[in-house]
Amino acid sequence: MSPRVYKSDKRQAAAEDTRLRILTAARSLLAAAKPTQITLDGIAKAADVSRQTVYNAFGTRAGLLEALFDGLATRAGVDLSEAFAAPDVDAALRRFTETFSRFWAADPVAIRRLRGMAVLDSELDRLLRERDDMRRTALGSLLAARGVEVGPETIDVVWQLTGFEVYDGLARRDPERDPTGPIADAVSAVYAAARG
Amino acid sequence: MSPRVYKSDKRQAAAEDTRLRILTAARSLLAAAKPTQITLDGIAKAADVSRQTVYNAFGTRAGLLEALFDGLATRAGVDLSEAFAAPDVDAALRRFTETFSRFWAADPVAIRRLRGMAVLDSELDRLLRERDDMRRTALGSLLAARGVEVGPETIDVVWQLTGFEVYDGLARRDPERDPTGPIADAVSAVYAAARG
DNA sequence: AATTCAATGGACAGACAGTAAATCCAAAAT
DNA sequence: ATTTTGGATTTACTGTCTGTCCATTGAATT
Repeated sequence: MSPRVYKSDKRQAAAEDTRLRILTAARSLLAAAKPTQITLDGIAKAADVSRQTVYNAFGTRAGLLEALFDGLATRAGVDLSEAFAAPDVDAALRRFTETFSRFWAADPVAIRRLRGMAVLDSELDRLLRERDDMRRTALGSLLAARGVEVGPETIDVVWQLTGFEVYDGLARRDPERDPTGPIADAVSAVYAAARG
Repeated sequence: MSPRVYKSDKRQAAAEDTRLRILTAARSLLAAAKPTQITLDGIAKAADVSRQTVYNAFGTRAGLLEALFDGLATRAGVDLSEAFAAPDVDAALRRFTETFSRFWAADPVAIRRLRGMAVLDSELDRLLRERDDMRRTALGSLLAARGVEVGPETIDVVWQLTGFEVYDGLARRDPERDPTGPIADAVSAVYAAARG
């Protein structure tokens, strides 16, 4: 009765494929007009998969949302090397702002809804705050690497200025205008004032 | 068979009372630790009232949330007269920032959850954006009354800086520190830079 | 040919929103 | 005093959604 060990390749690939199909279906539903349809049943149908399969793949609704968020983060491929390579602090902050603006702009509706759901889901909330803290840490490093001396409050404000809510708030107010420039200008102004 | 006309006073008062009981119960549940319990049943039990009564008073869950939000807004009694009476623009902006900081600080958890729910409820979303736009309008008037000439992008950024999300983001990061000062400083810096 | 495993379909329990109807009771009108 | 009204309650129902269990299918692997 020694159990055979089955090492897959097609099977694992197929599983990964359905996993991806579910994620993309969930993402498009999340970004769609009707927020009503964001249900496991709806996602499963959109992915042409049984509801049970979603549970097999992600365990729970929260698990799916977390995977979805991770997918958004990695898909956008936030890359701060440009910011770190910038010639001066001002340019670095501008690159930093632009990098995250691109990230937020990639899928604002989905991000907005995910962040909304996080308010009622402490686990998802923890995840999002963790990510936001990473942005704050990166910003701190970016400035520390140049020996910049500004108080933590200043960094915190810049951190918020480059966050999703400010971007989304501005973008929703006037969908024509790209908020990136104004935000970058504000960051610059705040930094300049803090440096004295 | 002429139908009698019933003009109340005790009855209407009693109805208003239960309405208030429901609202305060909902508010405390909304601000409580467990976000799980925010259900019509839970609210009704907390208000010591039957679930039907909640429906009689507010029609629907969304209606209750809207009334709740209106209650928060009027309870806090946002008063911008100080800001409008300030000696100079800088002071005016500082008063403006302080006024809304106080508002956000009054019940941050409840506000956060309401705003989170709005993401999935287009009606509530419309209401919140309306309120946010009022803040933007007030800010515009505050500056226009002094003949200040800055671009709308600058006003928009200040508008976002004085919004709930920035305040809450900073307050959650460090519950010890009051974010009002740093925000006011940032507003000042952004304004100064825009004026040139 | 035997085994495994992803996926399916169906059934079920538990929460929750929302609706409907019968009833109770105190306040208001006659 | 009696009738009428309307707020509130109780009970029960529909419908939706999450989460779980399980028997079964069928293709991939041994």
